[in-house]
Amino acid sequence: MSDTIISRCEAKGLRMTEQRRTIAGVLEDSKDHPDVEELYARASARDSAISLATVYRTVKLFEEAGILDKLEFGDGRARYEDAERDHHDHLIDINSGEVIEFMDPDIEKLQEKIAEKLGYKLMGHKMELYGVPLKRDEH
Amino acid sequence: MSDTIISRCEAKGLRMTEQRRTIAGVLEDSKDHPDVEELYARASARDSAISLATVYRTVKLFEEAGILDKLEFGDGRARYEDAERDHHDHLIDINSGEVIEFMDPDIEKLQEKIAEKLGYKLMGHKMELYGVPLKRDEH
DNA sequence: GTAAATGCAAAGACTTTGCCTTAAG
DNA sequence: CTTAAGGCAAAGTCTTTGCATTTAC
Repeated sequence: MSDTIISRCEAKGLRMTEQRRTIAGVLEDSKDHPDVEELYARASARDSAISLATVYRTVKLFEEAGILDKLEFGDGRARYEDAERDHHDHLIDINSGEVIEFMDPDIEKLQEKIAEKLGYKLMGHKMELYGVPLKRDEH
Repeated sequence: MSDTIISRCEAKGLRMTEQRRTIAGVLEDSKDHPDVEELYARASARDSAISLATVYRTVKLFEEAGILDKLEFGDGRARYEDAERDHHDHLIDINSGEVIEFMDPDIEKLQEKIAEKLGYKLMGHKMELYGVPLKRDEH
């Protein structure tokens, strides 16, 4: 499952335009969490014949195809990353916007435990856990 | 620390207008996670002389004063809840938008563990943990 | 060749802001 | 009284969409 984004697009039968190839390439090379404006900037550098609307349409398409994960860190902009990257979670500094990636085996166990505890039927659902404040400012 | 929102506003020295009192009352009585439009609707029902702009300004003020927590569940709208409510976390069904509140003592321990593991200096920072997928659709 | 994708600009959804009026302390 | 808060409407972000044109298969 370590295909490139482009090969996964082809495998899903998506029509591969020049723009989609370029955007896929940009995503492939992005190890951070670019927002759409940033993806547009990186894609434009490779091929100036790409519009912002196409970037929006493409990331939405890729996300719906399960190729990208959409991340929302609460700053009003959507961010994207390759869905096939090794599993990790994100810690966001609310003041600076800094994003730290990390992986912790206990979180995996916790996920199962929460699902069990809540008795929630998870089949067919994609769920996320939000808002676990690590530290609260008192001022 | 089980003051009402209004008393916390007064304690912080906020000028208490009729509108702020109404909005504070609505928040006090809201056990869910209303977005601004919904708060506006509930406040308008109590006092029709409230504008949407005032609701936006008020929740921002209350949040900056530490009276409210702002929640962003990834649907593009900010939601608010009383910052003094018993600590809990949120599980969101990405498909339906349903929000489930829960509390798990292991998450508390996990928070400390993560901070320690990352060696991250938490003093003076408010951080949140995002994006812990509980189940991923394969389609 | 034909249906789908793009570009562009307009429109949408949510939130903020400028300015004049109103009201809290 | 004086300064901050509110109302209203305009403007600001981020994102989506309609339509004519272009392109992949």
